[in-house]
Amino acid sequence: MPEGHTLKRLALHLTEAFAGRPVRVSSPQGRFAAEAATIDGSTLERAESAGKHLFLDFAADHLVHIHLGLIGVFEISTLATPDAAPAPIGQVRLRLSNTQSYADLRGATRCDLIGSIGRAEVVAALGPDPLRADADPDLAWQRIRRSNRAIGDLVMDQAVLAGIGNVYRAEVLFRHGIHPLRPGSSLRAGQFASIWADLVALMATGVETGRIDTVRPEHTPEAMGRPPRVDDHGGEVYVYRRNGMPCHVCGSLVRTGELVGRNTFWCPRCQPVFRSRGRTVGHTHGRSTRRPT
DNA sequence: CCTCTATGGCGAA
DNA sequence: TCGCCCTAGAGGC
Repeated sequence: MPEGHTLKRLALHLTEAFAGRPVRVSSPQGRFAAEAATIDGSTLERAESAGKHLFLDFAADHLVHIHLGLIGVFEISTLATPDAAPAPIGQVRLRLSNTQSYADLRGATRCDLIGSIGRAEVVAALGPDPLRADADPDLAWQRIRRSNRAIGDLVMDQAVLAGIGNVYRAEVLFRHGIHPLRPGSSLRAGQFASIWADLVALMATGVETGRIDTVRPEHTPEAMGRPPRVDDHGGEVYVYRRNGMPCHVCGSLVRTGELVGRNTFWCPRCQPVFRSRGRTVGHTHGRSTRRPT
């Protein structure tokens, strides 16, 4: 579930459940045991996110740096009976607990104990994050406009823009009619400004709802009289994992293809092929027939 | 039951 | 480019 909105939502909920009081910290699985012992019983000052990174800010400059990766889960539970946290199930790398709540971390790519300098290094390597009020979108634009890499690649490069993952990438490019293989240098400033504003709004909604919904009001299941999406993602989207299915806007079959190691999705009519010096980019790219299982 | 895929990204080769 | 992290849901048998 982890794009930037998931991490920000997690930071808010962890702050709510644990901040301002001493926290029991343990590593039932053992891989974080020594670090957990160092901070066990100290006060959590806050939890915060930057892009897809999560920081648990404990007293005395101890910070837990977490990255969920693709399969990581950090689940917060409220106890029905105070002080009755259940035995951990599965590989729990990190458990936070107090009298009322506990939170279990599983499957994370990264879980390290660092200091505020370490956090500054992580944050410095990230591009502007649409979920942070202090973000400067021009830093991203200056890189995009000078790059010949595909916009579908740039938009998901965390050093260019922080927090965007494979769903928001496919969806935001669809919403702006931009083919994912267009070079960054082919975009106009106004197009990027619109994309940025859209990401700010879409991701803020994602923080509130905990899901990724990108369809405009006229394309919801209710408005179109179509069945709602039924898969593990839940959100209503235009193209993500909809290859071979008709576009909600024009009816063309949504296509998929690999872009720097990840599947991406687009509508061949709503996101027209970019033409440059008589060459056609992306024309032969993509499969409308193969569907994910 | 098994196998596959996935909203990431790191480090080894 | 690949393995890993080792979760979770879907689909096949």
